[in-house]
Amino acid sequence: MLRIDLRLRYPRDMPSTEPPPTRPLRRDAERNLQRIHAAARELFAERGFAVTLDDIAARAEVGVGTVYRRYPDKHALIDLLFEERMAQIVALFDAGLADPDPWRGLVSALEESLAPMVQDRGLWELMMSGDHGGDGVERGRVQLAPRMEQLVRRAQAAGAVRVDLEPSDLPLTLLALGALINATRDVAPDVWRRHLQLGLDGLRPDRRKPTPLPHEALTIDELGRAMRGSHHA
Amino acid sequence: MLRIDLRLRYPRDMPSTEPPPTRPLRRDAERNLQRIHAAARELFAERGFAVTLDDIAARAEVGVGTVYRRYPDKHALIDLLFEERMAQIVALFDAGLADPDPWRGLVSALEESLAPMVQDRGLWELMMSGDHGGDGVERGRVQLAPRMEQLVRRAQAAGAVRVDLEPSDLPLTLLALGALINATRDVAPDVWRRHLQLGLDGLRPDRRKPTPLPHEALTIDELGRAMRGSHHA
DNA sequence: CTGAAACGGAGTCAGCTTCTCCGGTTGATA
DNA sequence: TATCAACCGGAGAAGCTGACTCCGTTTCAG
Repeated sequence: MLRIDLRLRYPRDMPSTEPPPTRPLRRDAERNLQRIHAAARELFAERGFAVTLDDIAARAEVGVGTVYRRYPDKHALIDLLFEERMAQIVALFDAGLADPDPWRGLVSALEESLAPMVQDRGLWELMMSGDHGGDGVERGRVQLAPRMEQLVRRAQAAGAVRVDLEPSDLPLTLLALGALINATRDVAPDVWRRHLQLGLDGLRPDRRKPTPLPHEALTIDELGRAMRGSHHA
Repeated sequence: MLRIDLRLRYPRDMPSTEPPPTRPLRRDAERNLQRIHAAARELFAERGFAVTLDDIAARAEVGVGTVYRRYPDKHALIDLLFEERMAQIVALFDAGLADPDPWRGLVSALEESLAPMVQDRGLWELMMSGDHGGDGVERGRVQLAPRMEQLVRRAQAAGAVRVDLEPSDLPLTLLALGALINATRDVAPDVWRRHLQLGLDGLRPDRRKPTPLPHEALTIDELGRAMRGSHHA
């Protein structure tokens, strides 16, 4: 399925080697494009990447043809919409790195990069299963790794994190917490914070007493509903 | 899709109110039934419950009709094959409860109930997403909950586990680790033990130093492969 | 007003799984 | 070793779902 990268954005002011800036879209075309973007954002957030381009067209109140005219496939659309999201997350890690307190920086980066996944199933799938998105998203993913590593190393140097923790352990921890988020998002959208704290308490070199846990635990009933949901992707 | 529970096992010696013990299957029928079971077990383990009854028939070297004659749908087959597996896991928790050392009992129950999921994708799906299997499996799931609770309470009473941990936290932790297992099974089938330990260190009330981590961390390359795999269900 | 640009959405295609049907084969029984 | 009920096999019918196209119609720009 040949993929062509045709993002129809406004010409950016950069030294383009490209053909002359295609003249702006007709007004109706521009309006529809925005509608498609909005619809796609909503649907990806609600239902993940399993949605159909047909679904998106319906939500945008636009014909399928119109969507296919702009985007040869879902990948292009995903890549366009999520490149920015990825950049935001990278920025979060930079902010963590900038925090004078290495531990606090680590914790806040984790917290704030996990939080948006509760609202956005698409973002979750993007982070968890690697085979979505295109170059733009991939670029973000690549930038993330060294930042995580640095965050860990700096915290270790400060004595805030156990020394036997390796950088690759962090992404795996995030993956595990991501699964937890996915299972509980509809039942108790904040329990993941409790489990993040539990996990963090395992990362410290030593500890006198348990760090207080945020958020109540799931009730038995909530737990049942969380486990019964069908957690795909 | 009406589900009929027709397990064609040998008549059990129990005070049956049922019609007279259906006479044994013809020899070829019996042979095929065994083949189907074996094939199903293999395929569920390798590829999860997404496999088709047609796939199973092919692996069993039997016609599709033969499979459908025995099992109206996949559920019946899954339930039959996994009822026993569930019982084993319940037994594992009982064993943990029988351990004089509450902490060791807890740890070993977790370890040993997680371990088989590395080999058996089906078992993993069964534990993680609730909507597979039938009554037999469900019965197992129901028995599990109180045992987990007791395991936690007992360890807390002994001062081995932080007191703010609630029983519902345990299944969620298992769920998270399950996701980790699923992502890493093909790349490094044992890293999950490392992360279990990390998690366990978070459950203790206090701790002088980190418990040594079993197994090496993932290399960057392994991590990449783990995250790139498509982790379904 | 006119034609190029863009739209819409019914309809075609392709892939997949489920499940049936019945001519042919096999095993139990005498 | 003959008989027939039980059982097998697997082509293919039927149903679904999602991807994508095509062309008559509408809309905008100048």
